Amino acid sequence: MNVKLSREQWINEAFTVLAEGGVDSIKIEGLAKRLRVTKGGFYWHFRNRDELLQNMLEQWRLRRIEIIHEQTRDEEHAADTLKYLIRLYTDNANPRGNAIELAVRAWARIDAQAAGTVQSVDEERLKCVSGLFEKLKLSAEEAYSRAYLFYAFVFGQSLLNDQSCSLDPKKIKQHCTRFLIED
Amino acid sequence: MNVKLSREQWINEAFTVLAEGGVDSIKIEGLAKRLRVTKGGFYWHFRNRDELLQNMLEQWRLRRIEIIHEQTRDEEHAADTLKYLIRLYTDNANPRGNAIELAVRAWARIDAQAAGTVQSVDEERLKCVSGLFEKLKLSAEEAYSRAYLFYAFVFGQSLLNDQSCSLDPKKIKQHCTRFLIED
DNA sequence: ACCCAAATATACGTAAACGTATGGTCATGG
DNA sequence: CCATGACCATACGTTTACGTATATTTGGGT
Repeated sequence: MNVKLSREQWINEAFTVLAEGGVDSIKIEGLAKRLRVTKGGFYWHFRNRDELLQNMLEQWRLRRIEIIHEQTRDEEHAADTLKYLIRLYTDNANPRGNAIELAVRAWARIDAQAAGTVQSVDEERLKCVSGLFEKLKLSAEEAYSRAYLFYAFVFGQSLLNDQSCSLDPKKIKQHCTRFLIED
Repeated sequence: MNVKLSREQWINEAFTVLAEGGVDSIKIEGLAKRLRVTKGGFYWHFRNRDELLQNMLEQWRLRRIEIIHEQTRDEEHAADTLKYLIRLYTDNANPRGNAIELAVRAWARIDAQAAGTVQSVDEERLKCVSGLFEKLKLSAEEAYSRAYLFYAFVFGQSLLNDQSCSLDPKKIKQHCTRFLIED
């Protein structure tokens, strides 16, 4: 069996648990049970729980930065790129990813290392997205503000439990998108 | 000594711990230590940990709804009221309140009861704020969308760790505010 | 001064979770 | 074909936290 792959399996399962119950719900014996093994193997791959968590953060950071670069590469059609990007989040087509995003951010509020990770990812994302807004003829400051608003909306909306309103949530989000990215 | 007051003390301390470390960090013996007593007293006031948590949610719900009504009462100067409201959050003048807000929302993602509480608070808030936007000559749907965007921004911005950008964060938020509430 | 209820202290049992130590299994390549 | 390294099982010790039982203190009313 492949070492690296199995190590990834532990990390991957940990992300799933993170998405479901937050960082505090990541228990070694719990992971082992889900993976149908005992915790014996865990301590072969990782020195301790903290090393797992650090690995998760590092992996998340690298992957997020890699992905935002892909997603904002097309600067020729900046408005469309932005709309596409906003839909990726508001569509809720990737609930696991959304849940992880929020869980990592909750984690960042109680842990300095996680905070640093989120920090650097946000930095990169804001840079990329504000680059797109600049393509829409906005000044650097305006573009950055719009990028900030963009991300605040994106994360904020997944924080709002909106199964209540009589209006169609999809329509509401379309309104917001149009408002944020007038083209 | 007053029973009710002491009960409030436990709840109040629990909110502080919630703000600092999330719901999972609320430990009975931990609270007792902070209050300079042993846990003996806790179980006189509460049947168990869960009863404390339920009480916290209920108190939070009532208080939040009470406050949003106060804060949106002045519908004659809707734009100013909205600006004032947005500043209450973005100013970071009340870090404890902000932290509690986020902690409750993180809690809501892993607990149905907390989710219900957040739900009903959001409902009320969106209703109040969209009422204000309607005063700015927006249709019901537009007003609701703007209220939705308003709150997504408010909560989203406190999720963004923005100690990185070369631009002044205060200025960025002013930009956002102006953009959200053109008057 | 004394009593009662409110509130706390102390001691205990139990469960969950971390981490360690050590031995077992199993595939593979020499 | 068996030896080695990768991975897992088992058993153990320790800590932390929950909740219960029971004794104890303390303040306010009479």
